[in-house]
Amino acid sequence: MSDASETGTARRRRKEARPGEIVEAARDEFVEKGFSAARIDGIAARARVSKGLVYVYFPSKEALFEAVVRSTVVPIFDRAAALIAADDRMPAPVQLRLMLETVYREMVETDRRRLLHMIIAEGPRFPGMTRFYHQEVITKGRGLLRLLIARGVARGEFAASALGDWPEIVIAPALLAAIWKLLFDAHEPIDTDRYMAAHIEAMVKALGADDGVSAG
Amino acid sequence: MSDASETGTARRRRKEARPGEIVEAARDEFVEKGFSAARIDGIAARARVSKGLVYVYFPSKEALFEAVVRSTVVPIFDRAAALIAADDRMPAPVQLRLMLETVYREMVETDRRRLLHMIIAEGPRFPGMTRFYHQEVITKGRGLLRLLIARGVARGEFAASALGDWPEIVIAPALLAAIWKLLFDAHEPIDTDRYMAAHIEAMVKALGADDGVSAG
Amino acid sequence: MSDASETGTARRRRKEARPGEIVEAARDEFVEKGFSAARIDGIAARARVSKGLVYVYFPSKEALFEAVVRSTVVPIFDRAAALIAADDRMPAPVQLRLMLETVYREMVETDRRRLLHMIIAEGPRFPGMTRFYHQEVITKGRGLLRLLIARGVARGEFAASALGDWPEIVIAPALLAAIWKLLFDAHEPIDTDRYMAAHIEAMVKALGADDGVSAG
Amino acid sequence: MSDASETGTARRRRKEARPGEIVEAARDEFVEKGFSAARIDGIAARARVSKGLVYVYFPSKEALFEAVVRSTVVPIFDRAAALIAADDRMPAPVQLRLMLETVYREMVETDRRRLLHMIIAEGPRFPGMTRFYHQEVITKGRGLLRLLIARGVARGEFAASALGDWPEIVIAPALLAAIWKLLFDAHEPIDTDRYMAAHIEAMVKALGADDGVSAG
DNA sequence: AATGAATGAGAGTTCATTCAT
DNA sequence: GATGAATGAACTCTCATTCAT
Repeated sequence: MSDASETGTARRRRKEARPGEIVEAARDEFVEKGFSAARIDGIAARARVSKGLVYVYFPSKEALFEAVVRSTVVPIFDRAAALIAADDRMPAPVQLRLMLETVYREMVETDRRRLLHMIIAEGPRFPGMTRFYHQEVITKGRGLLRLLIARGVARGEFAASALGDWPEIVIAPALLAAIWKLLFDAHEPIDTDRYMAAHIEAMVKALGADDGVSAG
Repeated sequence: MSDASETGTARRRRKEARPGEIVEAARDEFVEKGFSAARIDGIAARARVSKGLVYVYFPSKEALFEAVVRSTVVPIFDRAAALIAADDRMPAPVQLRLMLETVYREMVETDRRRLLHMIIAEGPRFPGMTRFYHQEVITKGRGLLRLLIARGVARGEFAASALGDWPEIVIAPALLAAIWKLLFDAHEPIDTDRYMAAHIEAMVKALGADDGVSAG
Repeated sequence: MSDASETGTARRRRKEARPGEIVEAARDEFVEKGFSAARIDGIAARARVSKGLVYVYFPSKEALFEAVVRSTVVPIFDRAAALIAADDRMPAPVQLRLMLETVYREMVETDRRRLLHMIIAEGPRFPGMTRFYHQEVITKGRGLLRLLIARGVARGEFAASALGDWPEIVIAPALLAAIWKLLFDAHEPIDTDRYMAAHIEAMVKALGADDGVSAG
Repeated sequence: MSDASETGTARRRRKEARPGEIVEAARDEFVEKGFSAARIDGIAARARVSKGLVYVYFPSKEALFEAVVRSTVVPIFDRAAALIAADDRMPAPVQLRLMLETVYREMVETDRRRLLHMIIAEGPRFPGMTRFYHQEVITKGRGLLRLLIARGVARGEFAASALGDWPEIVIAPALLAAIWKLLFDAHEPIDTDRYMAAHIEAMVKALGADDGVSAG
């Protein structure tokens, strides 16, 4: 009788966990094989689940891919955003350094760069996913950087410049590093730390207040 | 009768031109569709040749793709390299500006960015091609930029900095622009000219001698 | 506490009604989608019941389909049969007219024609159902029409003819109209009233006594 | 040299025959299994051809089905049409008799009735095919019958009646016979000849001139 | 050399059916 | 009795590659 209300508890718990399990399996498969080469069979096998069940939770391979992107990229991003947005007493150049270091740590030096690679590689074929990524990640990221730069400018720590309008220029070298690692690391590995240092140094200088010369 | 010999000649001439024609057709198809969506049928049709003949010259779709990359990227690059390397009396910042403008004109604003995209997208699956690309394009390109920067430093036009070791940082924003155009242009088109101006301005400042001369 | 017993009662009542509810839901789904496109999921949802429960009462989709046919066709038919069989003082031509009008009203102009369509469409795959349908509907229907015609002949209202042996010939145009509506109504809608009138007029004449009385 | 022009002759001959071979195989499979149950694999096997080749000639299962209908129904129909339309000296009732006999011989008593059944059964799901069938078969058929009836009326062999507007009523019993054979023949076989005789007799009477009574 | 008909190994997706709870 | 998560067998359609001519 009271069975009724508890019926299927174990199963239900499992059901709740399933989408996550499948997404994880999919992430592995996608990262290893790329979108087209990834097989639903492979994903199901990794999740120790039948192929059909994948379709119970995700209507298509593409939807599954979007779920992977969502679940991987967004939390990282949100965390970083919170961190930066919160502390506004830190000098802007230090904040910038911190932010770029986070990007390198989380997106260049992890396997997650393979996901970034997939978004670039498969993006043109998946407008829905691209739109989502643009809205959720790119736009937010730019907003954050813009905020950071504007704050620095307001405080006289940075000079006003077109970089405030195009903050992606500030990030670009990290993107290149991620791609480099995927394509050329076998032939010429990159020393990420030194590369990153050079990148940060350059950007701080590019943004830098003009020592009072032109600002005077 | 003399038809026969003429036909023969035409045939021979054509025969010799065949591989090149096929590669050109393949380039078009690849650029338009991307690697997996490109179809051998489509390439053969573009080259006005039978599907079977493609396989006479190239053992597989992948080999054909490598041939496309090889034949396309190198000449463009060599031309640019020659131009820049030749003129060493121009001030380094101007040369840099020229070089970056060329990159934008040739790789960001042309359809060729789709090829760049494909190299990035498919690179991991084509180690041979990637190695080749690294040797022929990346390494040479970096050498060129290094030379340009070193020259500027020697003349006091640029400050000595880690950018001399990592010249790809200077290029990175152009790469990002190319990718942006492919992924996000529908959602948020980029004003390439202003973006490029911001990019160049930032890099010139990042490289600049610390006396404020280069900023003039 | 008294909740428990009430729930119990409600449950039991519901339990007994279940098969009927499921059959009704199935009828709707089948009529709307056709046999193969109908989904057990859809039927369960319409009956506000779990998919599994459907299988408690019906061992397969096909069995469910047979139950639908059984439960739908027989009552309609029996009602019509009773009506016609009862009144034997009405002139035969008038009875015929009445009967055919009923057929049009109940089977051609209703959504039930979709069920008729399904019986025709899926019949070959369901010998059991077909036998049942033949026995319960066709045979009875023919018997009724035969009776009506024989009565008319006996009274001199109809001429004796082979139509008494093949009364389905008299019905056939209505079947055609039903099928037409399902297949061609989008391309060329049928004016059922005028079609029916033509049909009845033709049959009355075909059956008519040869003295011209019945045509009046 | 001259080889070139004759190259692939045997193959080409085969290629020309292939669509026809495949359509025949498809007809067999469709007739035996019905549309949904028919499998491309089965068709390919019957045609002793690979599955892929079927798709070289027909873009989809549906298109293949349409080709079957086209190739089966249209020629029969055209032949019948030509016959009837040509000879206009024969009395209209005789022509009618001839036409209906042809319908029975070609569509009721042959396996082709299975095709008719399929059109009815699958029609609602294939609007394209239905439209085609309506245009090519139904409309032409009605036109023919109308012509025949109108001619009879003009000559005083038939009375003017609504059947001239709805000639499908005249055909309907043949349709019913075809369906009957498919559904109920196992349970109660039909004596087609006597059924047909009754049908024709009834229709001739229904169309018949009113013995000079009303025509006078 | 050149053709293009033919192959065949999958891939994603759908659902009737089962069964642990 | 009732649930609904899970299964897995099919099925259509695609396309790089082969090979008889």
